[in-house]
Amino acid sequence: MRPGKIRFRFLILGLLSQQPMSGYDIKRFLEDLSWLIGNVSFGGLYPVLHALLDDGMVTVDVVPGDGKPSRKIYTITEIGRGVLKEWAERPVASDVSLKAFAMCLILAGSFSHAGLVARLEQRRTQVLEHEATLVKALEGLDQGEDLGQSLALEYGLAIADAESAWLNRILGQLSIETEVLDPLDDQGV
Amino acid sequence: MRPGKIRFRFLILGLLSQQPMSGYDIKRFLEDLSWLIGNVSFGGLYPVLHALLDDGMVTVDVVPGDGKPSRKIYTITEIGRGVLKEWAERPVASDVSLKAFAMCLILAGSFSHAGLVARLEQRRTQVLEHEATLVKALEGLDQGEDLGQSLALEYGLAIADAESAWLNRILGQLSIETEVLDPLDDQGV
DNA sequence: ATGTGCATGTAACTGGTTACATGATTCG
DNA sequence: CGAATCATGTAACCAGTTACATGCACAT
Repeated sequence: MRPGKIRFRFLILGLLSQQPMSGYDIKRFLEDLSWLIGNVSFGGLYPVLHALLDDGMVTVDVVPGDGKPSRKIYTITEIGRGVLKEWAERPVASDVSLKAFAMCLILAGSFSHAGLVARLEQRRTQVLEHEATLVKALEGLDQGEDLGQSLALEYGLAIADAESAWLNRILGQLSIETEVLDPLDDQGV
Repeated sequence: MRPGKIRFRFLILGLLSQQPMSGYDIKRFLEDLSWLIGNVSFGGLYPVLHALLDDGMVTVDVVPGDGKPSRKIYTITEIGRGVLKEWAERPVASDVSLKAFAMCLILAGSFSHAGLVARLEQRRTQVLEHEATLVKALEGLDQGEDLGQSLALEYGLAIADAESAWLNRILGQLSIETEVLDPLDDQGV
């Protein structure tokens, strides 16, 4: 497996693990989320698909388009699933950026329930730490001077607040589901 | 002015326009915000500073550290200010990503009041559009299936909500300040 | 004496962008 | 008839990362 294209490789593999798609489909799917994870260009996307194909992680079916150009539908292989699973379950080193976490979320389907919860909790811890940092930075700032810095810090804080609230909500939902599925957990801890 | 290093170049120039700093200072300053804009590595930072120096946008003063290693304090020049201002005032083509907007915020001090307000309003429009897209995408999604996609979309929506709320608050504050400073605006429009 | 923090730097690499090329179809 | 949408692809380029190198001071 030759190196390179690590970040998007797994994202694409994860999308293909949910359903077979063409390069164009993937682009459009990710466009909705470009706000969080940035735009993906065809120039980056197609080469990754070719590389995945070379490595046996996906297969292609050429579907002649009715009128439209024919599409290349990529389907994940068992090898691909194995690699994805291995990647998903390995612990992530302090995964600070929002973009990286959003990518992680998209791949939620590739995680075990416990793995997903663990990752969300890890994220919550990080966000809380980050909030503390921002608050401290804001306190050490004379109000009024350095508009940009204070705006950026407040912006970051607003977003961090929203994120931790969201994480709490989702983790709450997930734990309820766990109790329903596995009531023994109630007593264990 | 040779090309390259466009993105961080202006961010760094903007920081230096507020106060002279060393490369190390800049790194530490940006570390608080790495959550939004990603980590900056020394390997990227120092070359940019050297390039800015070559282009006459900054000057250096070597300050011998008392015990500590000596530091190189970079100060923006008039040329640098000119370039920064020109860059700041030119309209931004649909500046979708969160990271790019956060960078913009850090540079708020380089904008005119009207320019800043315009940019925040532009951003608000974009965020609202984005929210609509996300809501539509969520509606067209069978609940339960495709956990990753729905999590990512909900996450995006939570953050977008927080951002539009924040923008509203800040724009409100800025408009009050404008009225106080320039009451004529009350009647004009 | 070994490690951690401060401080600056370079070279190689790579992940992703930009620009370009192709071609069919549908819409105004 | 031109413009836009669907759909795939390549090559050149650049921005930023990683890994490495250096050196002093202070703490354990």
